[in-house]
Amino acid sequence: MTPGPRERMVFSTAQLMRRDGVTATGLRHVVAHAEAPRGSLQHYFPGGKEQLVNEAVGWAGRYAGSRIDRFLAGMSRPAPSKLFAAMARQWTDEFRTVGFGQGCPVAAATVDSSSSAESTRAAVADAFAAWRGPVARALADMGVPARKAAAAATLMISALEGAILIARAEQDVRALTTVARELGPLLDSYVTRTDRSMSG
Amino acid sequence: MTPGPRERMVFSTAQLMRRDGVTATGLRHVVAHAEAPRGSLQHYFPGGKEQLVNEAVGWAGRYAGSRIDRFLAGMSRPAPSKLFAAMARQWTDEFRTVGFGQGCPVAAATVDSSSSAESTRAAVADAFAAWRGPVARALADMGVPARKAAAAATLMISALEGAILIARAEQDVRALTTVARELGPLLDSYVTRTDRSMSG
DNA sequence: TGCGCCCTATGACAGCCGTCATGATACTGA
DNA sequence: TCAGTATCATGACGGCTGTCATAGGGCGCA
Repeated sequence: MTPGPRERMVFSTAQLMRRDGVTATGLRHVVAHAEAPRGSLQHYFPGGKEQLVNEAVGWAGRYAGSRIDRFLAGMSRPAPSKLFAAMARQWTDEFRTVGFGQGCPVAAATVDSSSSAESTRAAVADAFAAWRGPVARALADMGVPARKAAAAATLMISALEGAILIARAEQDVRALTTVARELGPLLDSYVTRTDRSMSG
Repeated sequence: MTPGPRERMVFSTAQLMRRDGVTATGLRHVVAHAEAPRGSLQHYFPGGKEQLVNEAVGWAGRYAGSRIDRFLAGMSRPAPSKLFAAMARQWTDEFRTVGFGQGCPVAAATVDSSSSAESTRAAVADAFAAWRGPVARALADMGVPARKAAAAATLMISALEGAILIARAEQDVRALTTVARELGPLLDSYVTRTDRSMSG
């Protein structure tokens, strides 16, 4: 089942936001990138650009959250440091293969339109929550106390987002590898019990 | 000595970038915000908007760096955790007093125009360097080995930038206080010698 | 007085923006 | 076959953008 025009437009919006920011992403660019009919814009997104951006942000948040479970599935012996390393590696891989042109769409929406559109600001907050949730849950499953897991998840996402910014500016993945290396031991030190519970 | 129109425009550009992003910051807004003559734009900034943005980013980087020394001056017994806490507190204070409308101008420039204007990307990289330098130097003065100090500075700035994003989205300073609390012990653990050298 | 330079003023330009009005087409179900 | 709804097409609108051409003040200096 190939995705319909509606989904393609949401996806393209996220892609273009990553590269150019929200304001610089024109609706005409979106329909061109999505190879979608222009008339469909006002049909599928009567809320205009704001709705489109909000949906793109929501999609990005759910995608980021789903990646966490994917990362865990690929680990035989999960550990906080390994999870964070996987999150960082996803970005180093992308930067190395397709270049530094694209960043995080959620960050773009935060910086570029959080003060103008209140609904977008809320969408971004939801996206961060949809991302932090799975991370915190994964840490808890690894034996990190619940309270600490939430804080650690915030720390992980903060450090990752910041490192993405720096990496793009420097056109060098060094910031990402650095934060992954430095944060690893701290994250592992949060684990208090050694039995791996088979949750889920 | 009150700053001239040129400096006011650079400063206003940084301010507006923080709130609206680069693309959404129009030159007409800048001159209005700076209460500067419109004709001065092409006189002082023949390189157009790109030059203006680059100078604003450069100013922001130097400002961030200078704040580090200011923070240190206010500490009787400097420690990495205290420095980071001060950096985070600057943002929590601003968010609490003037609201969450304004973020980091360097982050704005990274997200909003790093893929379009190569010179701006370079300006952002320089700004991060002008920020990381004083941080790393401060850590070294506190007894952190040089190699480790550079990595720790990158980690600190990454975590701070990311937490700023999350705080703006959530309209809550929690992310900032969380990363400051969690990162503190790790940063202090980097100190290997206890004698405080009186460098500089 | 007059030349020359720094600064400012003003208006125009082409281009892109998001939005909307209007109408054509296609498919669905009775 | 006909009605109705979903989807798409197209062109226009006002507004804002960055840039530029042109010219006017103001001041120092010879």
